[in-house]
Amino acid sequence: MIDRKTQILKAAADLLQARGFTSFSYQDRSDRLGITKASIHHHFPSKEDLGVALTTLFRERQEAMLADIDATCCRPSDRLEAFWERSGSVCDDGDKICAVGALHCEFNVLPQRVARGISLTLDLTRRWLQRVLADGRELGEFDFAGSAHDQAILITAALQGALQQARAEGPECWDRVIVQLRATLGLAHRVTV
Amino acid sequence: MIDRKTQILKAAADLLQARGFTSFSYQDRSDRLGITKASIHHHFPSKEDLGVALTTLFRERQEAMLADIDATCCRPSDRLEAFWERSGSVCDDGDKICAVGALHCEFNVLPQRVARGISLTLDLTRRWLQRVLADGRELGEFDFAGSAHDQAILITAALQGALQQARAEGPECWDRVIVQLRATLGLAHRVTV
DNA sequence: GTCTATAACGTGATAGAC
DNA sequence: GTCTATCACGTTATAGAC
Repeated sequence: MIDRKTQILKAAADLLQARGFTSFSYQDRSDRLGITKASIHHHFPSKEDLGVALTTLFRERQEAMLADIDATCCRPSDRLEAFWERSGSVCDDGDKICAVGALHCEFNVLPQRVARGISLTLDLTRRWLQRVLADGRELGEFDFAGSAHDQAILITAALQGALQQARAEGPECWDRVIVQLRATLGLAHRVTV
Repeated sequence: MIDRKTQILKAAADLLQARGFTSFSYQDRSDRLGITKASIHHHFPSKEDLGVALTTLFRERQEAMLADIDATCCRPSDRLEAFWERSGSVCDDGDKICAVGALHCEFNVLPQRVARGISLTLDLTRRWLQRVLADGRELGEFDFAGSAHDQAILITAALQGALQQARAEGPECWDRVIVQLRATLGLAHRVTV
């Protein structure tokens, strides 16, 4: 059996992305894992502690994902395709949205330590995107107006919103956003969804 | 004094956009309005009833906003500018996000009748945007790649995400997204934020 | 580490007087 | 239409046995 603490954390991550921080409970996780609420409190004394651990988990996952893309894809355009293929996979089962978006929507009711942990993940993603966009433009793979900095912010915002719309209205919302982003970057000649 | 029911509904709308459907309570509204919880239950027997009324309110507000833009602005580019100026105004006080986004994030925990009411607002907004984009392109005011249909979806997703990021990280997130959207549409020569 | 039992609190909701 | 009072329930959290 893998580490119980990790097990709890992963179940909490799924529930957070499916229902939100406020709406998932110790009961939900104990049901899912077959242990009692008290046991979870042993690993994470308060919900705030759990929330902080979750923001750390999300940041580590994102760092690992981007590092893996850098390792397996060389061309900026391939990296970008890999990026939104992986980003979109969270909504494949139809009930999850991106972790940053889920936490952003409850920003005003989150414990302060949890709220502070979100921006790190968003920031590293934006920085990675900005670099990929700038590299790709320099290589002639991308052709877009405006700055790579602003384009990176636009893409994170669009993907965050698209995952939410896709869960509520169907996966084609996500698909159309990706198609349009490709068009915006001058990649419209590529195979579309 | 204006209609009490309307008063309750408006307070509920503010609280929903600030904290989310799950996290605002009858207590919150009774505190704010200086009446008791029981009185609110008299106007809206269950929270689901209130939620349904809220989705109707948001749809009516959006219809009124778009109709007003159409009435006061003639050129598509002016309409678009008015659109995101008004859309962005919800985050001016720094604690609200767009209503559709707030409800989307809690989609899995909303009563069914509430969840169903969201898509109407999103749909009418997309259709309005698609028309404005198509008109503006035909008139030579816009120059963008891809279809007006997909561009409209991208814009709604981007604005939804941008409002959430702006509340958490500051209004410049919103500003940068607008600047980049202008650039994407070939409006980069306009005055920027 | 996990359990049973329980505390303390907030929630949505209802009954019934005024 | 608004009030007081109360209910049933779910929540986070804790104490203490094993």
